Amino acid sequence: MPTYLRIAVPSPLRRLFDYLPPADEDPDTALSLPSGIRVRVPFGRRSVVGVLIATATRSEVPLSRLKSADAILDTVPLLSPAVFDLCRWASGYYLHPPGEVFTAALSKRLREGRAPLQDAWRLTARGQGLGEEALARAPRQQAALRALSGGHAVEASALKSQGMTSPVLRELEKKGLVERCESALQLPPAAGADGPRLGDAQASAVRQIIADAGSFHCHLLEGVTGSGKTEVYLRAISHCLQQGRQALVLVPEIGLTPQTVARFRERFDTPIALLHSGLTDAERSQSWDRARRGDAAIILGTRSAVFASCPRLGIIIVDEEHDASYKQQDGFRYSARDVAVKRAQLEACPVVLGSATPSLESTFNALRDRYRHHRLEQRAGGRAMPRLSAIDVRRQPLTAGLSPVLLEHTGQALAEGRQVLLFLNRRGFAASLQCHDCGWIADCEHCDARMTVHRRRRQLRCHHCSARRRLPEACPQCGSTSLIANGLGTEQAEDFLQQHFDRWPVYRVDSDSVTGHADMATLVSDIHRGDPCILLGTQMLTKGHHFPGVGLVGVIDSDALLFSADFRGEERLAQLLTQVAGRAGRGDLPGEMLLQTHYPDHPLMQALLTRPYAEIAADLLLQRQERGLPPAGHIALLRTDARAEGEGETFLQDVRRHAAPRIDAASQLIGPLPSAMPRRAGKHRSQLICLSTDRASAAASAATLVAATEALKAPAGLHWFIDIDPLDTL
DNA sequence: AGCACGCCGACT
DNA sequence: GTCGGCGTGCTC
Repeated sequence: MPTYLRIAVPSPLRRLFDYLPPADEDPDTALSLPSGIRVRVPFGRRSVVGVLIATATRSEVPLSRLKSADAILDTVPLLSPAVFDLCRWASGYYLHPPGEVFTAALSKRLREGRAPLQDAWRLTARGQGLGEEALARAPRQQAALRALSGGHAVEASALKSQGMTSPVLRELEKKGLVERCESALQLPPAAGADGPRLGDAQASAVRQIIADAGSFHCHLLEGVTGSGKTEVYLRAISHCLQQGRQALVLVPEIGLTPQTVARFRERFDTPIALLHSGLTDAERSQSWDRARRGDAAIILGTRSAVFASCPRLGIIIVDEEHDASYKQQDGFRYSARDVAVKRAQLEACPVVLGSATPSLESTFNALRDRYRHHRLEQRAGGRAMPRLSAIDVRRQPLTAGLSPVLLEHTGQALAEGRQVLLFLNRRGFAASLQCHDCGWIADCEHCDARMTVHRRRRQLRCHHCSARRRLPEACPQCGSTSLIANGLGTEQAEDFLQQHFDRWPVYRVDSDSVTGHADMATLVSDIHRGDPCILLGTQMLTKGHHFPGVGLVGVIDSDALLFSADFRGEERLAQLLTQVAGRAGRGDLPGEMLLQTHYPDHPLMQALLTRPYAEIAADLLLQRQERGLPPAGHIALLRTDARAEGEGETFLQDVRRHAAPRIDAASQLIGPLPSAMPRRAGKHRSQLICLSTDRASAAASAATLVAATEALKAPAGLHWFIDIDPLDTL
C-alpha cells in the first residue's frame, strides 16, 4: 500500500496537497515521518517548500495524478508541536490557506528550504579522541581545540571574541577534528534581579499567575499607566525562568522601544531574542532560531512573534492587549492577542493580557469568569490621574484650532516650568483645499477622499493611498488664487504655536516628522530632560512613552473622535483619551487634561469627564450586547476589491444567494454594501457582513461563505478575502 | 500567488 | 515575419 504525504503548500489555495514520498524513501519509513517537517515538492511548474501535515494510506486524488516529493528537508520538525497545532487551528479559524499560515511560523531562511544556520562549532568524535599535546606545531589550532574541549558546542561569535579566526577552524574542519552545528546554549535557570516592593494588588496578581504555572489560564491585568503592570510581568517572567522555561512577550508595533528592551536586559541576565520589523532577515532568522532551540529565555516581539516556536514555553504576556496593531490588516488577518490566548491553551501555560484600557472583548471574558481579572488601582507613588474638564468652544474664537482658554492654560503651564502635550489626530497642514470663488475641492484621483494639504512640502497628499501632487497656486477649475485650507492639521498648529509661544520649543510628533526609532529615541530623551516645551502630536504620541514632565494635556479636536461611523468608535475614543491622560503627570504635580469640544453635553463626553474607563467600558459593553455586536456577537466580513464600480456588489449578491440557504438562524447576512470609502487606491470596495449570535454559528457561516465564494468564479480583476473578527466594518 | 499558454499590435 | 501585451486557467 502506498504512503501519501499530505502537504501544506505555500499558495493561496485553501487545501492540502497529496504527494508520494521521494523515490529514495522507503514507503514504510515514510509513513512514520513526523508532521511539521519541511518537504520540497514540485508544484505546478516550480519547486516549493511545504510543511508535512500528516502521512496517510489513502488519497482522494488518483495515483496517476500524484507527483513525488523532491526531498525531505528535515529529520526533526523545526516547528514546536504546539506551534504546529496552533497553525492548524489558525488556518481553520481564520479560513486562511494553510500553506500561508505555516509560512508565518517559519523564518525566511527556513521558508526558502535552507538548513538552519549552523553558527557554532564542536569537536567531532576524532577531535575528542585527541590528546592535549596534539597539533603542537599549530598553536592556534591547538588553542581552538582546547576552547572546544568542554564537550559542548560553542557559538562562532564566542570563539571569535577569544581570538579564534574562521580560517583556523576551517583548517580543523578539513582535518575532520571539528564540525559546524547549531548552537545549543546550556541555559542555567535564571532569576530576575530584585525589583521594587510590590503593592497588595500587584502581589496578589503575581501570586495567582504563578499559581497557574503549568496550566492554561488567562489573566486580564488592568491598571493605568504607572500602576506597575510591567513589574507584575517581570515577576511572573522571573518565576517562569526559574522553572527553566521560556517567556514570550508581545508588545504593540511601536512599543518595542530601546527603553522596553533595556528594562528587560537590566532585570534579567539571560539571552533575549528580539523580533520586530526593524531587523534584517538574518537577524530575524537568528532570533527565530534562538527561540526554537531554547537558547533565548525571553522572546520579546511584535505581532508575528506569537508564532515563534519555543520548546519550553512557560508564560505568554500580551502588553497593551487592546492595541489595534495586534490585528494583521492584510493577507493572513489574525489577531496576535487571540492567537496568543489559543497558544497558551495549547501550551498549557498562563497568558497575561495587560492594559490600562482593556478591550471590550477581554472585559467581557473577564465578566463571564473566563479570564481572571486583576485590577491595579493605584498609580505607583500615589500619583493621581489628571483632572479632566471640557472646554466648550462654541462661539469661541479659535486660532489654529486653539481656544483662548486652552492657550491661556498652555502659557501658564509653560511659565510654571511644565511641559504641555497637545493632541491632534490629523497630520499635515490642513484636511482639505477648496477654491473660495468656485467651490472646487482637491479630491484624490484614486480614492473617495479629500487630499490633505502639506504646506511644508508644497504638496497635496492622500492619506489613504500613495497619491501626491504639487500644491496648486491657483484653482485648476476657475483660475482663482483664493484657495482656502480647511480643517486643522499638526503642521498648521505647529506653525502657530511656535509663533505664539516663541520662548519655548515645540516638538511635533507624527509620522511625517518622526520617521524612525532613532528619531523617536532622540526626541524622547530631549523631552525627558524635563525643560518646559510643547509636545504636539498624533496617536503616535499616545503609545509606549510616559512623559513625567507633562503637567497639561490638551485635546484640540475631541469632536473629530466623538462621531465615528464604526461600532468601535466610542470604545476607541475612550481608550485613546485614557491613554493620552496616562502620559502625563507625576507624584508632586497632578496633571490637568482639557478637552476642546462643541458637544460638552454629549453623553460620551460627559462619561469621559466624570467616570473611570472601566465604568465606561461596562456601559459600552451593555450597548454592544443589546445590539448583538462583538464581543456579544461575532462578525465575519467578506470583502471585495474590484476595478469597476458595482462589480463587487453584484458578485457578493451572488455569493449571498448561494450561501443563504445553508446559513442557520443564529447568523444573519447584511449587505452587500459599498464600504464607507467605496473607492480606495483605485479599487472599488464592497462587503458582505455576517453577524452571528454564537461562535459556532459564526464559524460555520464564515466557512459557508468562503465555500460559496470559491465555488463561484470571481470575475477577472476582482479580489476577495474574508476577515474574521474584523477591527472595523467601514 | 506564480507561471504558463494563448491570441492580437508595433518593431529589429 | 517576431517580441510582448496581459486575459484565463491550473497547481497533488
